[in-house]
Amino acid sequence: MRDAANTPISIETAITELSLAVGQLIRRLRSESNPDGLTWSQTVVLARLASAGPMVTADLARAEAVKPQSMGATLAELELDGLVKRRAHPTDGRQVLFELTADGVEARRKRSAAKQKWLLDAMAQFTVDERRTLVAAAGLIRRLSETGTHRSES
Amino acid sequence: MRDAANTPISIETAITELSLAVGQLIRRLRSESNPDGLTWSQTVVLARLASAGPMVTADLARAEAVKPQSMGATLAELELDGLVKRRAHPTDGRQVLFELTADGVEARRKRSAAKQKWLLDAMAQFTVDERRTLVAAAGLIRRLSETGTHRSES
DNA sequence: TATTGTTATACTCTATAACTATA
DNA sequence: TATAGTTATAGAGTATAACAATA
Repeated sequence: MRDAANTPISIETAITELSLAVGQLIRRLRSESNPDGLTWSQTVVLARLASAGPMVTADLARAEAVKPQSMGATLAELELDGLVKRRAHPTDGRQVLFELTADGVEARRKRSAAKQKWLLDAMAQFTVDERRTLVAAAGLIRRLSETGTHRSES
Repeated sequence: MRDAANTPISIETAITELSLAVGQLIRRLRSESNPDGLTWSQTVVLARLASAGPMVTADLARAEAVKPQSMGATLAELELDGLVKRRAHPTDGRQVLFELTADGVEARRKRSAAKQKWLLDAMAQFTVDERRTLVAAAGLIRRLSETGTHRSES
């Protein structure tokens, strides 16, 4: 076994701690996002469309690491709620671009202001260093999640 | 890119990055835990019983931050599979203690050895510092998840 | 009356499979 | 034939509500 500089971090420990923590956070995020009338996954898609502009289903699915059918279901709900609308792709008749409607933009705004209050408060309790740790960890978690995912292998 | 060490971390950024990363990891964990025949939540309960010994439903539910009914459902599946068994509580007739069966212990052992291979490999790719960051983040995420949760301390 | 657990029911999230339309 | 999207179906995970037994 290799020596850690200060604290030896067992891989098993890291896995266990991280998994449990992540499980609890996701449950909290889901339970807190309900009251808006928006579910968690809808919120995430809305946020992505807001920051990245119009996107097609397949790209949204890849971005969230879900299957296109799953993303299609989420988009269909958002469309029913009038928060996103579809637009034809300029060059490829198969693809469909999704973008926020005015209601979608408004829903985003209201959500940011009020509904994520607990999360903002919770984040505010951390020191700058702690927040930096969390952001760094987010990048690592992403890498972790993608490890062994062979997209190019047919 | 700016000087990462000195750039103030926006709370919004931290929230967004973390939420997305956590969502992806949980999907990966769930999809990878299926092949054993054990689901992710069953695995977590098994792990906890293995490390903490016999526990009652309500305590397990509190530990995982789910409702007792949800935990009851998970325990019922594990019991059907013969991986946990129930035992009467010595002093309180309402409570039921759950503990691992021999099969449950064996399932744990096999799982640790083989099934979480991708996760072990994925963790192994990180440097000691990176693993330390992840473990530190796990603690922070836990705190984050519990913020504003009014538990029994009232 | 409060707590533990059970039963019944429903919703969210995601997946796989089979299909249509377009490239 | 390959890709984008849709429809149908299913299972995991969890919640709320109503209930029974025990404290």
